[in-house]
Amino acid sequence: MSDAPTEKGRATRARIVEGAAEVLREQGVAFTTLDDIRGRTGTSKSQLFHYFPGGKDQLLLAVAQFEADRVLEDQQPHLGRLDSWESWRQWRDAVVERYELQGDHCPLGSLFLQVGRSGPGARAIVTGLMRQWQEQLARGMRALQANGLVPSDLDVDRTAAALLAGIQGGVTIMMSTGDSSHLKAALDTGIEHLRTAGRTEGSGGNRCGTDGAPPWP
Amino acid sequence: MSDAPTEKGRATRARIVEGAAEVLREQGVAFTTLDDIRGRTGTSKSQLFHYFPGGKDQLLLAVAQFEADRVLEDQQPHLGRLDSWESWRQWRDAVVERYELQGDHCPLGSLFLQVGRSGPGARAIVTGLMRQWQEQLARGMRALQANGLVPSDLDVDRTAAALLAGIQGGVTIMMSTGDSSHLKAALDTGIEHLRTAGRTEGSGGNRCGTDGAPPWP
DNA sequence: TGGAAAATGGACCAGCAAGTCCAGAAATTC
DNA sequence: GAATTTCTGGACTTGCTGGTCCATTTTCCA
Repeated sequence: MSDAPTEKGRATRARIVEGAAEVLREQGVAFTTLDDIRGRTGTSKSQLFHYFPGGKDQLLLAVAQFEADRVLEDQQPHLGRLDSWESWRQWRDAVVERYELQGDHCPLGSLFLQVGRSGPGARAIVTGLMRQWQEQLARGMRALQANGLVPSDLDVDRTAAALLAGIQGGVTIMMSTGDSSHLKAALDTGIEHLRTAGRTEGSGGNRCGTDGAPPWP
Repeated sequence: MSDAPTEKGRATRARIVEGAAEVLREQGVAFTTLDDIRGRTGTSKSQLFHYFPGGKDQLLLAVAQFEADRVLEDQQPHLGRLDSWESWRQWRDAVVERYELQGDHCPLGSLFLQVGRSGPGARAIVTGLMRQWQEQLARGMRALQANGLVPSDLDVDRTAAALLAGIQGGVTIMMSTGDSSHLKAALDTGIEHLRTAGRTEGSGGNRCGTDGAPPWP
C-alpha cells in the first residue's frame, strides 16, 4: 500500500499526509484545494501526484486512514484497560478532552462525505474503525463482568454498540452546535447503564420489573 | 424569509426546494451541481438565482431547513405521544424504518459540512432541530414519570440528551457502514435504561449500588 | 564514477460549474 | 388594455482546480 522506495520519499509522503490532515481539519474538505495542501506541506504539484497517482481521492483516503488511526491512539492507554470504574472514568475524560480540543471539524465525517461511496476503500476504513472501537469497549465490559462489577447477563455487544453510537452522535452534535453536553450525557448515561442494567428483574420488590414493558427482542 | 409575490412563484420555489432535496439525497451534496437541480426541477438557471439570490449556499440552506422539518414530521404522531411503553416501541420502530428507508445518505449531515460554518444560518437549523427533538423526548420521559413507569428522580434532560446522541450516532454509523444495528442498539438500550435507571440505590441487596462507582457529577 | 531510478519544480492545460445578463413571456394592477 | 412587475429561458463569462508534462536535480547502486 505504502510504496516508498527511498527514505526521503517516505518522509515526504508522510509530510504530505500529515500536512493535508492539518489543513483539512482547519478548513474542512469542501474548502480545501490541492494548492492549499501543496502550500502547507511545501511540495509541488508533481510530488502530490507522484506519491498519490490516484489523485485527490487517494490522498483523502490516506488522510482518512491516518485520522482513523489517531482516533483510537488518542484514547490509549485508557481504552485498553477498562477493568475498573476508575479506568472507565479516565477514559471518558480522555474522550471528552480529545474531542473538545479537536474543535468544530470532524475530519473523518467530512472526509467520508467527500470520498463518499467511492469504492470499498472509504467504507472499509470506517467499518474497521468502528469494529475495533466497539471491540475494545466490549472487552472492557467483559473485564467489569469478570471483576463482578457488572452482572454477567448483560448483553455486552449490544451495549457496546449503543455506547459507540452515543459517542459518535455526541461528537456529531458537538461539531454542529459547539456544545459537548450531548457527548458527556451519552458517555455518562452509557456508563451508568452498566451499573444498573440487568438489575430490574428479581432484585428489590417495589417499582421494579414488569410494568408491561416488553423486552422486545 | 420566503418572499413569493405570486402563486406561481411560490409553486416554482417549492418545486425547486423539493427537487433539490431529492437530488441531494440521491447524489450527495458533494456531487450535485446546480445543473443537476435545474434538470430535475425543470427550471432554468435564472430561476434558481431569481428565487435564491444568495446562490447555491442559500438554496442548500433552504433544503436543509426543509429536511430538518421532515425529520420531526416523519416521527409523528408517535413522537408526540410517548406516554406508554407501547408508544415508545412504536416510535422506535418508526425511527428505524425512516432511516432504513432513507438509504445511505444523510441529507442534513452532508449539507452542513458543505455549508459549514457559513454564517449562523446553518448552525441555527441544527441547533433548533436538536432542541425540539430532545424536548419531545424529555416530555415523553416526563409522561412516563407521571404514569409511574419511570422513577421520578431520573435526570430527564441528561437522559434525553444521551438518547438523542445515540440516535444521531446510530444514523451516522448506518450511513457509513450500511448497518442499522447500532441505531437499534442505541434506541433499545436507551429505552431499556429508562426502565432500570435510578433503581440501583436502596433496592436489592447484593450486587447493587456502591462498588466504588462514583456518580461523577 | 557513471548511469539508472527516484524525487522535485513549476508551467501549462482543460473542463467544469457558479454566477451574470438580457431578452422575452406571463401575469398582475389600475 | 396598457403599464408595470414578476417570471422564465438560455447563452455567455469567468475563475478555479484537478490533473498533465517535461525538464532538472538528487539519490541510489554497482
